[in-house]
Amino acid sequence: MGRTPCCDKNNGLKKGPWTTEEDQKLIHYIHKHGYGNWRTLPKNAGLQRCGKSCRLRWTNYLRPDIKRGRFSFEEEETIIQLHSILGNKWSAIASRLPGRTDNEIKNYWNTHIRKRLLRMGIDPVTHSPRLDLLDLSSILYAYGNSSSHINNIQTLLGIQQPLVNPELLKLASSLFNSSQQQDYSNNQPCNPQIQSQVPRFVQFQDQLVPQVHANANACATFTNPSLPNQSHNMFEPNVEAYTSNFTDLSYNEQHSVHDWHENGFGLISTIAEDEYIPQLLSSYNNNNNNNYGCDNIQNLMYQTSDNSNQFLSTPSSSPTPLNSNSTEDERESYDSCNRLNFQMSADHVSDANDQFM
DNA sequence: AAAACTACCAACCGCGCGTGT
DNA sequence: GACACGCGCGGTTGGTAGTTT
Repeated sequence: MGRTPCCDKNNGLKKGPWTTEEDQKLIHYIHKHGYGNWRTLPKNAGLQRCGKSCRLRWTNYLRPDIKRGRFSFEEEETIIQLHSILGNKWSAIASRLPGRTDNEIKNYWNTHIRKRLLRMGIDPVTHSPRLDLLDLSSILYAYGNSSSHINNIQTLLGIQQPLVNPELLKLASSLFNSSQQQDYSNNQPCNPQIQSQVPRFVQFQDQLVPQVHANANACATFTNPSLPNQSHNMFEPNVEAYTSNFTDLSYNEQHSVHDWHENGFGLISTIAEDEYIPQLLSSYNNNNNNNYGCDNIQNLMYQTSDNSNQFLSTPSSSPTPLNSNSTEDERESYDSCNRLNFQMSADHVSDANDQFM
């Protein structure tokens, strides 16, 4: 295919940032003649630019209907939702966000949302939890589920001191063991492709909490308000296990579950920044609609001797290190987390509960 | 105050698709 | 069917402003 290049690099065409004079020329020409043939436009407009550059400048910057300024909550939410459906189809996403360009959305995604999702432990490509960060279930499975094996786990993790709350591990272990005995063959997930990806719910201290299980198959629907007839599975099929909230029993001795919810579990990590840990701060959005937030993929907590809550972590497989020292993003992560709610199918939630009880 | 670092975003680049000849 | 062309898309780069050390 011998296509002639749009911009001959040796014909003296200008590159780089546009001057106001060039902008005025382009605007004036388009106002007068409209934009039809980008290839001939620069010559007719008296611009030493290639047509491609002119088109880009117009569509991404000079167009009169461009909306400038910070993305609103609603826009950000829409972007995340649409991205989970469309992937990196920036133009398709942009077409649903009036006044925003694909380039702008792409930049915003890469500089804000993507980092935030990573920090929350969500894979920004698949929109699924990054279980490579915390594969507790496999650890438990490998080491059995009796409390005697908890020490082995600690040994495995190189923990000299009893940092892991034994009660917590017992709970996790028992939950996992319990779920192992379930036969899920009769369940019909809303989408067979997303089996084994979503936490089932268990009744714990009068609260619905996601059950720790590697083969949970409750259905999560992701409701997009801008697309009223669409629901989307938040999770993609490449997730094998899913570790959910745990209740730190010793913590609950001092704090009611209600407090736990209200205070977002107090998940403030004291872990070093160079250890990538998703920091999902909010509590369950556990109301009667069975909503639950992105915090379902919270980290397993353990307690240090000074009673500060910390996390068990496993090395990240992510190629992107998260040396987060951003103040704004971290502050926003909490809000985003809460905004990332999606709904659990009530049927599957109740089904999951029935199985556990 | 200056250097180093980080975040942001406009612009560039290469490729693929659709269409016309 | 082969080719040329125009256009749009997604990934990447590089300049700059802001922040931290």
